[in-house]
Amino acid sequence: MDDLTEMLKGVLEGCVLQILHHRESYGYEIVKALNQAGFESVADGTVYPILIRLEKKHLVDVARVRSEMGPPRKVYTLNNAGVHALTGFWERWEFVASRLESIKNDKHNKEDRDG
Amino acid sequence: MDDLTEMLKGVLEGCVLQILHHRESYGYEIVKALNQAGFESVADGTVYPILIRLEKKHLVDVARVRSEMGPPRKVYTLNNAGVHALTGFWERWEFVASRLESIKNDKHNKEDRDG
DNA sequence: AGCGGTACATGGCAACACCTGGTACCGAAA
DNA sequence: TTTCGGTACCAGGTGTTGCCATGTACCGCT
Repeated sequence: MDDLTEMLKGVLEGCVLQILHHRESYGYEIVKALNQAGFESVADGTVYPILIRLEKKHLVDVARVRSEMGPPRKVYTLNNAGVHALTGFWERWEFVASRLESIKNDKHNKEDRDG
Repeated sequence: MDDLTEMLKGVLEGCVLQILHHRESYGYEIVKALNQAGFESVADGTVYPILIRLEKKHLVDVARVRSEMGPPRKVYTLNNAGVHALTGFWERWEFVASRLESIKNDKHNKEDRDG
């Protein structure tokens, strides 16, 4: 698949929100979840800034958790504001997606302006 | 509707491509077409740079056409490369949209990793 | 001459995904 | 002990993009 960079703008953050709504998680695992979900090109250098952003916006709660398999993890949990933001994200997504679909189907009458 | 800015990144250009595939057009008219298609917040300052970009990428042909209703128009026509780009755009869109839908439905089994 | 609608262009801004490189913890192998 | 690889996180800089404000210019009407 070609470069999805621009089309992922504003979308990846929503994906992370949704993943965290599914269950609490941490950066490294989220990257793999995204890759597994079909976004194979998404690297860790993309996800960590998103998590920092979510934290700054107070959409997630954070906890340091010791791990058996390496350094401690930063486990993120979606809070109420996060759930609210997730709802808004899906509303925006459906808004854009529906307009895109109607533009794609392109049945919008050109007679409107001509006659 | 909230701010769609980020979600429109990489999408508006495709919309313009599709509008031009529908029929040749010019900036001022394209802005109104987008507004009419539901993207009411899109201003002319957004569309003209897109058209310049399309021209630089050689996806459109341009012709100056005198108008009865004001200054001359720059009428853009989608060429073969443009049609090709449009196809690629819709492929990327459907790719992203399908992944988004499956993330949204969220039925992806969490048992996969646990055991 | 002045006004408003049509039509295009530019310059600066903010947000985002991406890339590179770096830090650090840990267990196993050398 | 040192080295290696896997886990886990972070920071800095880059390029693309949409947005806003502003400016220019053509034209018909008053």
